[in-house]
Amino acid sequence: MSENKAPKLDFIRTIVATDIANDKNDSRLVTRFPPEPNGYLHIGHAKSICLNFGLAEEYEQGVCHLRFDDTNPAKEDTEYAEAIKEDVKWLGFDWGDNLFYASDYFDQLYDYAVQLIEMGKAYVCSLNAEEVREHRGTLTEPGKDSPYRDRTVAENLQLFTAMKNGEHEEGSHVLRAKIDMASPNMNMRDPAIYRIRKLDHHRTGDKWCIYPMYDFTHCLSDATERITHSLCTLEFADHRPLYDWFLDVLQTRDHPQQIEFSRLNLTYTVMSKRKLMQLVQENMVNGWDDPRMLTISGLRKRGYTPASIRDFCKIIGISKRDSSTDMGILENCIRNDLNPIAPRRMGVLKPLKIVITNYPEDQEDEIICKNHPKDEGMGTRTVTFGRDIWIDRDDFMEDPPKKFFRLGPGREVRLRFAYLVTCDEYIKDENGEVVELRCTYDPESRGGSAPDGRKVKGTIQWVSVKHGLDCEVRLYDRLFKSENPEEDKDVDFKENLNPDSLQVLTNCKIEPSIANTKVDEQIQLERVGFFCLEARTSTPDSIVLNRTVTLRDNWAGKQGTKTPKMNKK
RNA sequence: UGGGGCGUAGUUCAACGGUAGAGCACAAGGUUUUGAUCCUUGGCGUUGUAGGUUCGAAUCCUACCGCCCCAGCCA
Repeated sequence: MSENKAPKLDFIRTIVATDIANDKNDSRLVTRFPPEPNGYLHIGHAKSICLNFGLAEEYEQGVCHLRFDDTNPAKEDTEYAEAIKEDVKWLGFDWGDNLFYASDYFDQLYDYAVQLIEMGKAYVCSLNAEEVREHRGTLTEPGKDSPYRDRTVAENLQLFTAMKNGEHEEGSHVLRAKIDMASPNMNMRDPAIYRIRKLDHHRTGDKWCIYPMYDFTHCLSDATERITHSLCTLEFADHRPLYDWFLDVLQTRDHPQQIEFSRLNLTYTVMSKRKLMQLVQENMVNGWDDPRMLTISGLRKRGYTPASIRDFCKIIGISKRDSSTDMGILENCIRNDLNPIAPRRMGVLKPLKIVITNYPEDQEDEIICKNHPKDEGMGTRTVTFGRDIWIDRDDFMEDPPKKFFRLGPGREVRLRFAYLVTCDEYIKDENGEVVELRCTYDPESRGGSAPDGRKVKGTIQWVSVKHGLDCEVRLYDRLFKSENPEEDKDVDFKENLNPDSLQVLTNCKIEPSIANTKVDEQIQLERVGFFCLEARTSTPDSIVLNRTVTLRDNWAGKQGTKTPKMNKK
């Protein structure tokens, strides 16, 4: 933890610190996280959550609201809102009493709209959607005024009321702000502020058939909640003049400051809700919480901890540059978090049987194993050793290179915490595949060190054939095979899906103590990676493990021969 | 070709007029009964380009170049 290091403030924190020092907003600090409940939260939202809630935590007077931006009944649902609350909580943040919905403000927003009309700053436009588009002009040409732009206040009021009362069809009218059709900023060309939608809203039911637009709703919700700093992503920078316009014209008591920062991009994945939704709906993944998804719920299922995600958000920082963060950084964060706290266990993913020929048939050994190599406080456990042992297939090579520190014909290796064994022969089946090793052990090497002091470089994990448990292990890899799946506009991003992103191993062997692992508890399988229980599928009788992340493997990189890992570059 | 935003090591970010730094990545050592962890050490940049102001510029000015965003009755 770098808590004590000189805190380098990002540009937003610098602004906030300055504002507080200058007693702006009476030194209040109120931020908000404003998700639309139309999908699940992902790691990009985590960045925003950590910024908004994190900032509030950094100041004694700081407060962060959770506000649902639920102004579009066609897309939103309570299911999403509930999932979002759970995710924010899980990340470790607390909105206290400050849970709001933009829909809570519908009455007030309606009044504001009426005020705008009365001021002559808004009008009901009866152009259809296509006509509106034609009147809007282009990036380089100014728009044309709507023929309805000069309706009288009385007429506008009457029409708007009729809209509210459901007397008009969807699409027949829209309430627009009267600003400037020639503005170089498209957002200022008389933007729509209310549209007719004869749809039930997940919270207000059938009370409304007109719904306010984002630009109108957001700034006024912020002002109503007395938000001081309204943080959003870069694409809203062009909306800021409009944000300010509404608040200025309506002379709200408070005028929050909108500040934009760049959104998070990660290599080997996609971040847009629309695309994530597509993966879910087309069954390319198993739901929003598929461990390969970079959703909060997916990461949770994968075994990521809230602390690791918060650490990640801290490390990547805040700026206004378009950037793409290496997936390896995220992985590094979870390794760092888990390494000191995850108890070590032994497991074999691809079992290969070895028979220790000079070990008595019915003999057993109770081997004491440390739960953590550096933390004595984590205690020990006992694992039973016997004549028949599983080791990992990858830990044997028929014709190993010199620097292969594991098993090969005539080579000696240490079975972790147990004995030194030497491979005398290997047995192949009719397909030429190695199916069993015959080894001899050094009875004097109990615990793993030789009495004569000879050095044995390699140590491998093992599981007793008699005592080990069967287990299913799910290995996850990056969801996409290309660093930027969206790079080529002519290629559907789904073409870049990694076909091997999920590998299910059903014949794994694990030491019995793993049966006691609890949901939400991470373990490290030594030399393999960090794992957690597959909460939905795993039972004490039929264990299923999810691999959170591999251990770092410098050797694989040097060899260039092993299967690529997510962190390989 | 209108408007807005952004260009600093491989990457993510600092430095806000005074010899360009950090994390991650990378490389080389050491420790190690996990090829993990941990500890040392190392290099990495014509600060997008070209001018200008200044004793001094990543920082200020000018021009140019490149990338991103905006023409939903989405957020």
